[in-house]
Amino acid sequence: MHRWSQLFIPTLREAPADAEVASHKFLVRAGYIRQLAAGIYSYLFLGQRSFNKITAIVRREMDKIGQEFYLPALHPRELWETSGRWSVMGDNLFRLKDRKGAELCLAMTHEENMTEIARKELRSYKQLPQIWYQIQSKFRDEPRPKSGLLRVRQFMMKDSYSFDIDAAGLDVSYQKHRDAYRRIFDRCGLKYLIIEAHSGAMGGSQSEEFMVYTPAGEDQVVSCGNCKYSANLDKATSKLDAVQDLPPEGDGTPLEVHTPGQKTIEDVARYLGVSPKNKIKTLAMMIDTQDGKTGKSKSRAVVVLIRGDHQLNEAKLSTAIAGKETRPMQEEEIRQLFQSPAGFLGPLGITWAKDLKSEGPILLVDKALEGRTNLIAGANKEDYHVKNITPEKDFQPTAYADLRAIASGEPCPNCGSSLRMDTAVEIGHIFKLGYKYSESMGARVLDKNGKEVTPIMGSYGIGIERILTAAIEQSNDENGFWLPAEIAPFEIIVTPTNVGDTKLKTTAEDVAARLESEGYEVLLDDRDERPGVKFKDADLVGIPFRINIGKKVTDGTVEVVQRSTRQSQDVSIAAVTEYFQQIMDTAR
RNA sequence: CGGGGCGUAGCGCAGCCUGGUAGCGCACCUGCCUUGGGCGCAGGGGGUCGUAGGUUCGAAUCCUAUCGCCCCGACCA
Repeated sequence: MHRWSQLFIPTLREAPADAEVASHKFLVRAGYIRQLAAGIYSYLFLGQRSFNKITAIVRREMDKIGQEFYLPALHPRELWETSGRWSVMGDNLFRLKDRKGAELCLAMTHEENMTEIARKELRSYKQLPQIWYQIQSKFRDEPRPKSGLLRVRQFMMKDSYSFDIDAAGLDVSYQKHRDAYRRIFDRCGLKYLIIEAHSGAMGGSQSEEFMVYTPAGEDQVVSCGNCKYSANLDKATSKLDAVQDLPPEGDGTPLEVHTPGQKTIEDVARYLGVSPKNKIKTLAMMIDTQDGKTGKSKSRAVVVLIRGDHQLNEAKLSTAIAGKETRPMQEEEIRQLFQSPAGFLGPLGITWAKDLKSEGPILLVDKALEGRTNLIAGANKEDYHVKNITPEKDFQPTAYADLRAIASGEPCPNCGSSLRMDTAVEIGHIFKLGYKYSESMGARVLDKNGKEVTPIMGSYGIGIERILTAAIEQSNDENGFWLPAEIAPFEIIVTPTNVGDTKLKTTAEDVAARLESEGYEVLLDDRDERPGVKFKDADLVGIPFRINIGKKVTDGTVEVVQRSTRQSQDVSIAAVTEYFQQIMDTAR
């Protein structure tokens, strides 16, 4: 029997001043967690109980489709060099040295570790498919930990990896995960949606994210109210209305115009009396890369053209250039490439790389500019712009790509209805990795014909803390929060209003004991506190049901209060267990 | 990393500008009282004022450096 008076549940009347989001405030106030350092938390009794229940659900569902491993958190540098991620991951990877000076890191995911096992052990197509998973701590040296458990440097992740002989097999493994994830999040009582996702820096093709709407989130989700279209902002597209091109001026060849002091798109458009839609916005970026052997850093220019009224989405840019990171060009670099100060940049007069593999500066052009004519851009000359610019005629792009960020209200790409944008938090991600790791790390199996083939992989993650955090964000009020019974630290709290009253005390003991013997997780608040204190605490700590043991025991009844609705129901003491047997089914 | 803010008792804060015995509320301990929404009365314990250096007869307060934490922008479960 769990008795509050014997337990460590340090509830707080006030939240720490630095807690911003609801889940952070309540996790601290309810005594679930305490902070150790930025983005590093200790999970106390209630928090750990809740996490245990979440991981139990995850494990139960994952065991239906895969096999659980336990892998090291500490990895040698060499392992991460086989995939190239030792350098790619930059400062996000925690690095350390052992006493001999050998370099190690704290794993942020386990693709390398799992693929290494596959490489060494898998020999034949007969051993495929395989789905291997694990639930354990990941470490990421986040540039900015924030929002309590939402973005931290050490966190629990369920990650799994599938190995298949071919794409059709991967489809099956992917679908198995999709189904398992739906069962997991359903059982955790979350309202979520599945959206098309940006595949990220890790490469891969199909990718979906499981998202929970909350203002505390960090992702922008685009969705259509009419059809089922929904996507991460980093992936979302829209059906744009056609734009009227300008008529050519003069002989239709590029024509310089004097635009003194007109630097921004709006300035120039107003000055020339045209819409920003007929302008080209020129963004100058740089890719910095480090040579793995010499350690020398090299930079390469990437110039992006988008429609004057559009915004660049950097994740899309990153996808277009194979996951590389970019930074804005510095004034000096701009002058060097364009021979012009910023504010008057354009694509003319520069020899652009023929394709991404060729030498030279890269010119990426947003698809919204494909087929347009007579546009206006900077002249690469202070105080001048150029009219009559037509892509492919007047300059040769390195490539076209979808680069722009869509805005809310634009037409849905499927049905044309207005798109909306909401903030959300990502709780799970599934995606088809493809051959990235199996290829680079040299995993090979023999197929039916005795021919060597590379297995195709999938990678799938769930953030354990984020399940709890999202659940709290979804269900809280000014007094605290409530969790679904499936993931709450306890299902029922029994609250005798006065433990000085022997009758109340023994009734509470009796009710709690009977519920517990029926398999319910019960917390008995046997503290010698005033009822108000106990009610406030009960409301705070996330337990979905409370049983008040008060004056009504003389009539043989107690009150059952549902935290979420605050509705209370008198139930006869003798029938309490039966009552819960009925309502728990619906609550679960 | 760029920008902003904060470090004083477990939590929330005042004191700093204008240097002179470190304070308030909550929490905690003891006693009494009270018992359906953080009750009341009385007494009590607890603080290297983030750290280091400097100025000064004297520093929480002024100066310098440094560390930590939070928030806003680029990354992800």
